[in-house]
Amino acid sequence: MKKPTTIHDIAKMANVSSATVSRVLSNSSYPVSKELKERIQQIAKESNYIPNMLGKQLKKNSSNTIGVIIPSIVNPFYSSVIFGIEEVARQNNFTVIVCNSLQDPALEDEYLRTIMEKQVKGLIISSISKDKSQLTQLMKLGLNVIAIDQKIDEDNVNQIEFDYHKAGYLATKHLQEKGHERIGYVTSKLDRPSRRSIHQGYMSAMKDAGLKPLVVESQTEEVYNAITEFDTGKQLTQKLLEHSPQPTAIFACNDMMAFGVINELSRRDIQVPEQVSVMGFDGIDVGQMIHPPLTTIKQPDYEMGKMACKMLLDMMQGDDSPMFDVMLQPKLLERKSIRDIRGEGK
Amino acid sequence: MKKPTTIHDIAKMANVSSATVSRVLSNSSYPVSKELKERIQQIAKESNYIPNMLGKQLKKNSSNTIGVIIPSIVNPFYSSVIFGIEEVARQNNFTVIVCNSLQDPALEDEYLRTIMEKQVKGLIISSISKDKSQLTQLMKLGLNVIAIDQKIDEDNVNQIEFDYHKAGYLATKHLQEKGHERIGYVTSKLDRPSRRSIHQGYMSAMKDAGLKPLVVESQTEEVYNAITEFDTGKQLTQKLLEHSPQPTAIFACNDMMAFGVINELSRRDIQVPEQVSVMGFDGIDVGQMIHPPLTTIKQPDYEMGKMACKMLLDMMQGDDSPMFDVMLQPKLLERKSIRDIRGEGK
DNA sequence: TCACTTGTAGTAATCGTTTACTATAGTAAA
DNA sequence: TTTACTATAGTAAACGATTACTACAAGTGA
Repeated sequence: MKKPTTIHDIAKMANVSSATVSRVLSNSSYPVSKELKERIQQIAKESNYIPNMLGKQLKKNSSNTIGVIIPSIVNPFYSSVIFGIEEVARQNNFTVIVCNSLQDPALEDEYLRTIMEKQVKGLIISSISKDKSQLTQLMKLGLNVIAIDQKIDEDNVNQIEFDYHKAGYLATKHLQEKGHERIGYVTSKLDRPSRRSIHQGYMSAMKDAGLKPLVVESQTEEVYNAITEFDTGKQLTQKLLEHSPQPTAIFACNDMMAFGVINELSRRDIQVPEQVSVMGFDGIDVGQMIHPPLTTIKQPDYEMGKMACKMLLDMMQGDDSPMFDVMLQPKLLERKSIRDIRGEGK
Repeated sequence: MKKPTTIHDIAKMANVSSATVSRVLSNSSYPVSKELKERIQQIAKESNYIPNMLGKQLKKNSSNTIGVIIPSIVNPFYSSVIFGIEEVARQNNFTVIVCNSLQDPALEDEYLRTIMEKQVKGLIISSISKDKSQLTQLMKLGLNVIAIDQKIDEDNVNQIEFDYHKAGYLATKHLQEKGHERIGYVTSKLDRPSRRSIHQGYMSAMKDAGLKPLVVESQTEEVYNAITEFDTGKQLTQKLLEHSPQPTAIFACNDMMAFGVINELSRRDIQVPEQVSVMGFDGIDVGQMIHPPLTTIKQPDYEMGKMACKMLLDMMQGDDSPMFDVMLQPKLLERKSIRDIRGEGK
């Protein structure tokens, strides 16, 4: 590895002090004669000068890096979030360090530490860890944090959440409005707050309508994996269909699972939506590519990423920003997997 | 922002020199008496000491960061690659900076610069830029680079490629072996080497079998977007079906596009695979969730990420590692979207 | 002429760590 | 007793960049 050019090298070549070089190359407002300025810029260019951010940031004691911790980048939901974060970060000359916690609290803490060592100025985190002690401690030390997606039950944490409860309610309500009364809910393990909220939303809607809830919950707790979700959807559907009378509609806690539901129903020659309607959750793109196109609840993932990054940048600027807790609203994406059965006998 | 604890603070508290603190806290092999060592560790813990990597890496002139530049993280193919990279990186105490070039050469160069300023020790890049001058220049300066997915036609660049040509050939051959002779190929714009290679693979296979190729190419050049690919697949299918006699099989250059093909066929009440067979390309998970499950070509994306990171780490270690150019082999994922029409009249 | 200001450039300390040297005391060998 | 070594700890100079000071010449006004 060749030794890279530094401002000192350039200073020597130009027969000036490194202070002057620094002032020129960092676009300081400090006055430098035009002639000298141009000469230095010329030399810098010729010698392929690349500023060393380690030095700069060490001196200025501030980096232009933000950390992001999410469960898994292969989950299309989170990759959209990150995409939004990155876009805003880049526009503001920030770079992003992305870490996959894989829903492992130990890994989450490890990354938290690594990120701090790298002197990030802010953190966007979707935390699944129950023990938030390390995180809150870092916040006390002055780390700017925005919690996304997964609510953190601590004071003084700025949050951007999805309104999972309303989303669950909305989905269930929609099915009811289409005339469905026996609505089954299939869900992965109710271990995360977000999942519990959707479930509660479903429960509320059923209760409000005076209907009997019907829930099957997966017991295996796993890292996100599209195929696993799909298979779970199939299995839970089997269980659900054991109930009698059978539901006329099935609401799944995520789109991949909904695909599994549809698949299992097709396998049994049960037509969707003619015989059973299916409601998804997430609004991933492929939902509209399958048959029938999946009616689902869209969480504004990309927008959440952009918003989180913007607000984090704001926080990092001033000390006077108020605390906030944003609730992003779900949106119903009405497609073709739900049948209107109003007015039909049973 | 509170001022963080430094080794000097700890040194003062422990009444020792900062050199000693450094030696203890960085697990140096330098001998420090057991008693003192424990005292320092104790104080470090109590005062929430977090080492400042900027200082450390500046001094040691080496960071434990690698850069990754890919077209877009929302493309599930690349998010798998990154996932693999990250996994290996973490195991080796490296962190990753991911940059989405969005297939914009200017952005690619911008990121290249940013990454260099951050003093990364290595780079994994899927480059779409035609002008590789900045990249080669950085390599001359000593940057370790591994090109993935998109071949870089320069000497001295270590590569990990997919054998796109063979993949295209394999897909076409498989259709032929199932008795298909009129095989259409639908592809997005042939502007990238990888896409051209698949196309050539298709062409070779058709030529070898003495069959007439039938290609429709999209003319719009765009950033990856699942829906766009899907729509393109539909449009190109329409065009393809204008030909007479109509093809009995359609090969699409990526899975999303294949979904579009299937969708358009269904819309016209053409059964897949009964009337027309469909071959995809990529092997994304949802391919097996749709109806019919999509037969496709799998590129080992996750494995490529792991391999790239491992080899990069090796490169960064020794100066004696040989140049390499790895060709990862495609794999046929046989599912249900292709019908065997051998022995049938016509 | 003197006192000030202005424009421009240099000096040197500093950010947090590491590490080549140096220093000291205790111990062992001669 | 002298010499030599060992174990342990401190001193101070880096790494690359920034910046509060200082320096100094030329210009300005009285």
